[in-house]
Amino acid sequence: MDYKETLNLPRTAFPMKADLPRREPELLKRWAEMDLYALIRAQSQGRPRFILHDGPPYANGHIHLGHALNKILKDIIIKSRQMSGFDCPYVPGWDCHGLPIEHQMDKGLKAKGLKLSQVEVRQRCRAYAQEFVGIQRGEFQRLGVLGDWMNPYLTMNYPYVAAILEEYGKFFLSGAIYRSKKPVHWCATCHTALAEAEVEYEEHKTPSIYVKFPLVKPWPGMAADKPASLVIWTTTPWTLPANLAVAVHPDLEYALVDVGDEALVVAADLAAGLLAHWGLKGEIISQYAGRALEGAVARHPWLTRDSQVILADYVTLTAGTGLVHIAPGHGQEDYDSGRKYGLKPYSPVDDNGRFTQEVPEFAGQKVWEANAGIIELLRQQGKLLGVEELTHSYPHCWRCKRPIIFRATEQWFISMEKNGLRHKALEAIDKVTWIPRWGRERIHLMVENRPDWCISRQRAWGVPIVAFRCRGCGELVLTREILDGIIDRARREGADFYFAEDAAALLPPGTRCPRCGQGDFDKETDILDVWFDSGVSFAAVLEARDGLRQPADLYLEGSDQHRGWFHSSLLAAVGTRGQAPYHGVLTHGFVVDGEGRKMSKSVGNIIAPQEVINKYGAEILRLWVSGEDYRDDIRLSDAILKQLAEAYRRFRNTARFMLGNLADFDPQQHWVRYEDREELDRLALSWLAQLTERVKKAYLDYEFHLAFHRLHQFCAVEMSSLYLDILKDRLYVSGAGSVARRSAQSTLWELLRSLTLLMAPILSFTAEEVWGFLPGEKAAASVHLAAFPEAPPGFPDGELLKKYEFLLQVRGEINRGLEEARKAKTIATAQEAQVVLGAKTEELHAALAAQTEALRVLAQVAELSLAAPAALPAPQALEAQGLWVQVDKAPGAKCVRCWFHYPGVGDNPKHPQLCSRCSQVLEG
RNA sequence: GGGCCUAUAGCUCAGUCUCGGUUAGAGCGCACGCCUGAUAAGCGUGAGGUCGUUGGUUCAAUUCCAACUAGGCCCA
Repeated sequence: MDYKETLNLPRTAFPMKADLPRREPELLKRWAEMDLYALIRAQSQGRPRFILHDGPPYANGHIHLGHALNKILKDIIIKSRQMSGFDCPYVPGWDCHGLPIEHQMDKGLKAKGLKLSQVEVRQRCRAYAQEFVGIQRGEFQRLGVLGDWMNPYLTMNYPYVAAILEEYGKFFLSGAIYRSKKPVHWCATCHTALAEAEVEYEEHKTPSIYVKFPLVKPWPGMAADKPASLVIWTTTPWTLPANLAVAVHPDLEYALVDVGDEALVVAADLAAGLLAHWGLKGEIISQYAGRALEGAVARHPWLTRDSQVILADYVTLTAGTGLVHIAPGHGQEDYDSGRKYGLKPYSPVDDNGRFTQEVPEFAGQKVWEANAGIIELLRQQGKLLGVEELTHSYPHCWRCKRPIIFRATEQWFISMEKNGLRHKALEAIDKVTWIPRWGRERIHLMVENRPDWCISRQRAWGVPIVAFRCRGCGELVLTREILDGIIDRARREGADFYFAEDAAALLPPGTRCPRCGQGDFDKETDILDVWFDSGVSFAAVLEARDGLRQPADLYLEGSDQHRGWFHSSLLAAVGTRGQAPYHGVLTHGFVVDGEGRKMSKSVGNIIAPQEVINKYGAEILRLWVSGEDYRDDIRLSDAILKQLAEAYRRFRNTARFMLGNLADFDPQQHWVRYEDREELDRLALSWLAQLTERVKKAYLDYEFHLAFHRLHQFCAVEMSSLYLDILKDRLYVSGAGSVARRSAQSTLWELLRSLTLLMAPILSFTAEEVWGFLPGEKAAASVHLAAFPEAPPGFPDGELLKKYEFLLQVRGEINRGLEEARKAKTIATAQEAQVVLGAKTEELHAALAAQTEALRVLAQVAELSLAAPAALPAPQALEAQGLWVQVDKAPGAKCVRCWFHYPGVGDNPKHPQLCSRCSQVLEG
């Protein structure tokens, strides 16, 4: 007879092979058909809300791993909070306006030789953004991220645009917005301002000159008996007409050098080299710290204008003289210094890159062409110390490839001081919970030091800065009434009309300038910085949608957003609402390769999410996100993916084994009460109780890697290697309906149910798959509609845990003994082993004496006994911690059914190959 | 160049922060073995760490402080 047929071996249709790339789309389809997200919303009505507000990715290109990391983290948070009893709506969004999209359009139009109106360009940009919203939406959904994907927020949606204008209007009407000149990258050929992304750095040949600035007011304590000059070095002679200052470093030493009929001021460490370079001989008369020079005044080399000496940290000795020519209208650093010292961003250059009438000597000349004339003028004036050619890296226009210039143009700003924005923002920062904690420090320093917010861009694809300028007196005009008319139209038709119509059509009839009374206006044509668009999402989305609210509980983005979205959202909300739009901000690091280096095209170490999904499945990506500590940078490599796939198999096979042993189990019918369970089952329930509490806490603390590791260890150690391995005998050999087996099954069922729920936020696909196989009536049609489990009532049993901590230690010693015996070929399996334990101390002996049967079960050996203290030791016995372990082949024969070696095998003539336990089972 | 951050076994993470103190833990992987009734599975045993480097504080530092190195983000 084949006794194998009489065993209760595991049976399940749950496949061992996950085949995730194929199976995941099926589950996604099922979720879509049942409208899982809507079911969750409906079911959560009235629960306390938890609002995670989605930061909008840019609607351009396919998603990369950084996107995947961000969205999966959000999904894990949403699902775990949802399962913890909250109502967690999730409305994804996209950032749609801005340069990169317009850039793409420009490229395409240029290739086709098309020249379109601004409105036509905008319409194409809109279509382009819409296309990528669709693409990215599909890619995000593929990751298993649940959300209101059919109704996301787009910054280009009309109501959103209206909300942007509304918030802009609040700033404007509060007087926080002003206009001022600021240097921007300017292409004189294309007649346009360029963004940083439109600038390419190329080698460029320029003159490099040393210029004297005669000192007209020396610094206190300066001693010279002859005329003295500051010497500067520049590679852009054409910026000299706009010179307003000379900068020195406060901590550098400067030398006054006597060169015969005059004295020169240069950095002390450079003096000797420079004199040699100019072919001059001289002696250092005296030295001064740079900070002593502040407040001295020099004369412009040819204009009757002063140039004051200022301090700047960015001055270096790597090139030049240690003194830097400052033209606040022609450079970012110059501008910043100018602001500190109250200098105007003076920029006497027009749109064509020609000098204006303000520079009579060179008026009408292009700045690059004027270089030669300026150098000649300096020579005539005796202010030129040296001239040569220099090739260096210089910004060029991406479109026409010509060198660009820095030129101050009119821009719009939100003041950080007016209305106390900076102060209020800093206060608001301290009311926010920053995770990790250093986020507070980082954003605080940024807000503390940032300049006023430049909100204007000279572009087509964006939301207009609505304002009108009186043609009569130049007064800027914008009233609540004008604004309301425009916002009202924008809400219904978007912002295109603003660009298509002239001022008269945009203004209420009869609008007059409040200052001069005239009725003719020009409209402002700049658009808003896209950071303003996304920065007001708290108003456009959180305040505008049912079920959401502001402040949100959490914003979650990469750590670069301390300068980006966290920052702009903070300023926008503080400026209009007086508070931060979030209670908490969580940041994650960046995705890097296996060596910790950033992924880049040039290095060729980029891994695309799609590759991982196609090869392993999105589930492995989710596992990756959960397993790594995201607060630091997180690594991904083939080796890491393989490891994750391995971990996944452990989860899957553990679940599969449990399912296999629950094939004939119905919890309603076969449930065994806790108090009737076997001790080992109660131990497993104690472990489960601990796991449940720890994993739930890890989720609430956003420590998903702890949840991952605890779940994994639970499956690998507590389950596979201990509980499940030991349980096999009871499950297979006992009578199918015996209490012993039902006790095990009841426990398995609860273990599996809890494990499935606890892993659902991470392994969303697999948990759902297991959920479908779990026997018994289920209240929830999807695992994602269920709540996290509670620990089984009455567990953990502390005493039981303590007792087994000891017994498992002993088991470890027994295992070592069994391994020795296997090596010695005494035995092959534990089931044919007979173990004799001996204790060195009486205390240990007593502890073991009461537990020989429990230990026999734990070790799954045929026989286990305790030797009398006097009978010790056998020579080959092991000794560890006062414990002797002696392993021999058990007496008797192998029972062909249960595989244990028992003396009683063959006692029952009806079953000559079976042990007494097995024959009893068969005879019922 | 400046600001913020990170650095524990081959890999992913505990421990250190809020008490500095006997042999720094886990899982995976690896090596060796067992099983063939979880089988493209399962079990057992074992080998892996100068806790990035160098100084300092201290009776004592992986743990506190500083500098450096490497890497990341944001600026310039």
